[in-house]
Order: sequence, then structure tokens, then C-alpha cells
Amino acid sequence: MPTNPYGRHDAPIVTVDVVVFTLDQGNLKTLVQPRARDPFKGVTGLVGGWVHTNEDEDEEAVVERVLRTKAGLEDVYVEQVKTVGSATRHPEGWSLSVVYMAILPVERLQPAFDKGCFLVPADDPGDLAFDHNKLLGFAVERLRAKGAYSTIPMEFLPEEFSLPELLSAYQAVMGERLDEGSFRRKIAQLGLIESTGRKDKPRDGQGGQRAATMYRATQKKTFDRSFRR
Amino acid sequence: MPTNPYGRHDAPIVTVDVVVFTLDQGNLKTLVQPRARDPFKGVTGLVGGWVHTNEDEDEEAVVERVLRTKAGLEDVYVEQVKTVGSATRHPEGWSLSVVYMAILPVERLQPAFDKGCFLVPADDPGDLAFDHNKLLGFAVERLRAKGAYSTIPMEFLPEEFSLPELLSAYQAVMGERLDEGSFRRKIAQLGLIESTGRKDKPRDGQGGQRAATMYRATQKKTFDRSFRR
DNA sequence: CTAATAGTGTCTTTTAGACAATATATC
DNA sequence: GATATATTGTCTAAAAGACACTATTAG
Repeated sequence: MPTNPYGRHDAPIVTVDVVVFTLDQGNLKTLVQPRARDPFKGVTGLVGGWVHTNEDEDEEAVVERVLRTKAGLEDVYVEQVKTVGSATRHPEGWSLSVVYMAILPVERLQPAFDKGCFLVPADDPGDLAFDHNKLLGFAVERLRAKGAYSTIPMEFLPEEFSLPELLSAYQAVMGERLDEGSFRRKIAQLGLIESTGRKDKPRDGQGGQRAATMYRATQKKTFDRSFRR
Repeated sequence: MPTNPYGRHDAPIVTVDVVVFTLDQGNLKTLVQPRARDPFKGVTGLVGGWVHTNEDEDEEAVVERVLRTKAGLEDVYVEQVKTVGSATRHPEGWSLSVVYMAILPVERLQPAFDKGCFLVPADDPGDLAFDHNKLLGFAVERLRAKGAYSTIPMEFLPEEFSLPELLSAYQAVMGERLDEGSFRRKIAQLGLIESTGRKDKPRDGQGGQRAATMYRATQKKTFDRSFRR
């Protein structure tokens, strides 16, 4: 039987909730999951779980365990977004949630689908359990705010990607069209990526196409101004 | 006797720690306090306290209560910085701290001094209890990063302030000299402040001086680029 | 008169961004 | 030849930042 080190007050429930983002054909989506237990059993919610003080070393370890056990995901880019806590957000008592966002290429989500997760549009997710709609909103806000000022959009792509793919990732996150020429110039100046030597396989089409050269990310950065040095 | 709603695991200790910033003659300082109890009894630490689930409505209420009861401060600008949690950061068990920063003009700190708080340089605070040096570092980083892109520096000033005072607040936060003419032009364009009609009393000196016109803030904002529209 | 506040003008450099044109590679 | 990738040139407008000069107001 666990002890309660918390003293004269009831201990808050402490959870981690992860907003897993991906790009699905240019659209920003979030991974959700029907809840296995009460409260809100069967209702769709974010991927999340309690802090387990006897097995988790620290907060980051909680996030890793939750992603691994609830969604079968490992080695994911994660970033803390915000912490919310109140007496009313959980029916069983005072509850605090540390909200993270995670970003993955859609190709890596199969293990999550196998565990019953599915994707919903990030800005129209339907009704979620608890205050998860609000938490999702915080994460979307952060992603959009930081997207244009960092290498975050690269996290949506597989390890190897082409420049047109990178362009469309930035466009999806920023929600606007970017000039191709200027974009290529910028990226070249910044030295954020390097060629892998390989080439894309051109898609099918009426004519042929030139194969795109593939790159990998060399840096994770945040900039002062719209992805600028 | 409090119950433990936490289930099969020991409940984490949940605290709030507040990094209270002020400007003392142009220098960035932080409010600290000798700890009243073990662990680290007598050691200097940040202003902080446990979440009290039976009296605090939500996280913001915890911050308000902690600032009020530990430092006698009310109506303070606060902003959440980050949450840290681990098995080792607190000798009594798995502990999670939600870190906030607060900003106040130094004139409003008397109640805190009366409660035994004192100021230390924000970038050279000496040895603090727990991992509070690290937490302070996170807050300083955030303040410096956000200072140039927001109206945050205004929070260091009293409700009425002059343009030279505002200039020096921005300079202190940004850590660099700003051109006076350009600064005045920018501020005028932005419409962030309005005149109160009153005038400063000029300081003593060899000659007289022109009295500064006093302003008050009209907006709290964050900008894309260095305090620009 | 002195000193600090206040307001303007101007110049250079950098940047974002748009648009156009052309070259290259693959089927 | 068709199509998508790749590269380069040019132009405009906005912005940051530095510097200089003048005006104003108070003791």
C-alpha cells in the first residue's frame, strides 16, 4: 500500500498529457484514443497517463513511458507546452496535468493505430474527455507560434526528405504559401540540412520528373525572426 | 487525516516556485528567502509552497496564495515558465515544481522585506536550496528571451513612469544600449502607452532639468520582432 | 546657464518578399 | 515533350540602427 508523503492536504492527481501532432496530406492532425477506464471511459482523449513515482525517474521519463505504453511510440520529438491544474478539471479530485506536444511523421504512427489510436483534425477534434480540447488548443497555439521561427516543421518529416517536402511542411505549419526560390535560398544559407547523397524516386505522372535530392536535418534551432539566422 | 486519491503509486509532492524579478538601480534582481523548515531549513530559496488541494481553486490561486502568505505581495504580474519533476530533486520523495516568474517594481517589495525576503543578483544568486539555481536560470532565460519582444519590461515600472524610465527598463532587460531618438519614435508609433497628464519632478543637479511627462501602459503585448508592431 | 527631456531628419544596411527567367533531370 | 526539381537575378518596400542636430522646460 503506497504511503502519502503529501502531508496535511490531499495529494493532487498528477498526469502527463501529450498532444501528438502529425501532417496527414498537408493537414495538421492530432492523435487521440478512446479511454480505457473511468472517468470518461470510452470517450476520446489525448494520449496521457499518471506519474508513477516508483518507476519514473523524471518528467521526461513519464512522457516516454506514456508514449511507449499507450501508443507504441519511441524516439519522438517532445516539448513541454504548459501545466494546468485545478480542483474541478478531474472528477476524482484536484488534478494537475503537464501538457506536452510531440511531433512525428505520419509514417511512424502505425504502432499507435494498432493500439486503437486515431487521427483527428487538430483544429476540429470533436469533443474530448476532461479539458482536453483546451489543452489541445494550447498545443496548437504553441506549434503555430513557434513553427515559423524554428526547425520544428522538420520534425514532421522522415529522417530523409526533399526540399519540396520541407517547403510544404513549413507551409502547413505557417498556414501560408511561401515563394519557392526565396525559400531554397534561405535554407541554403542557414545550413540547417545536408544532402544524404541519395535521390528521390519521382512519382508517376504524364511525363517524367526530375528526382529530388534528399536531405537530413543537421540542427535543431529557434530563430529571432521567421526561420532566419 | 487526508486521503490519498493517487492509487497504486506514492503521490508526488507538488509545489509552486516563483522567481520574483525586480530592477534595482538598473540591475536585475531576484527575491529569495531563508527557508523556515526542513529540508534545507535556513538555506536561501525561491518563494514557493505546496499546492493545498483543500483551499486552492487552481494553479493561479496557488501562486497568489504563495506570494501573499510568503512575501506579502498581491496583484503581481505572473507568467508560467516551466514545470520540472523528478525522483531526486526533493529529499522527501518524487517532487514536481511548477515554476512561475513574477515581475514587480522594487518600490512594491517592502512587504516582502518585512517577511524576511531579500534581493540577490539574478545572474549571481549564490547557492540556493533544492534545484532552485536551475529554476532561476530557466526564468532568467525566459525573461531575457521575451523581454525584447513584449511589453514585459513595463512590469518593472510603477503604474506611472516616464519615457527615460521605460527606456532604461528595456535596456536592463535586453542588456544593451538603445538609441534614444529611435526608441521614442517606436514607442510613439506603437501606441502602447498614454500620457497621464502629470509631470515628473526633476532630480537635483547643478542646473535644472526639464520635467518628464508621465505615462501609463495601455496594452500588454508580445511582438514578432524586437518590440515592433 | 545647465542639464535632462523631447522631437526630427537622414543615412546605411539588412531583410522579406514577390516575380521572372532559366536550367536540369527523369520518364 | 511533359513535368517537377533546382538555381539565379532583380526589384520593391520595410525595417533596424546609428548619428546628428535642434527644441523645450525646469531650476
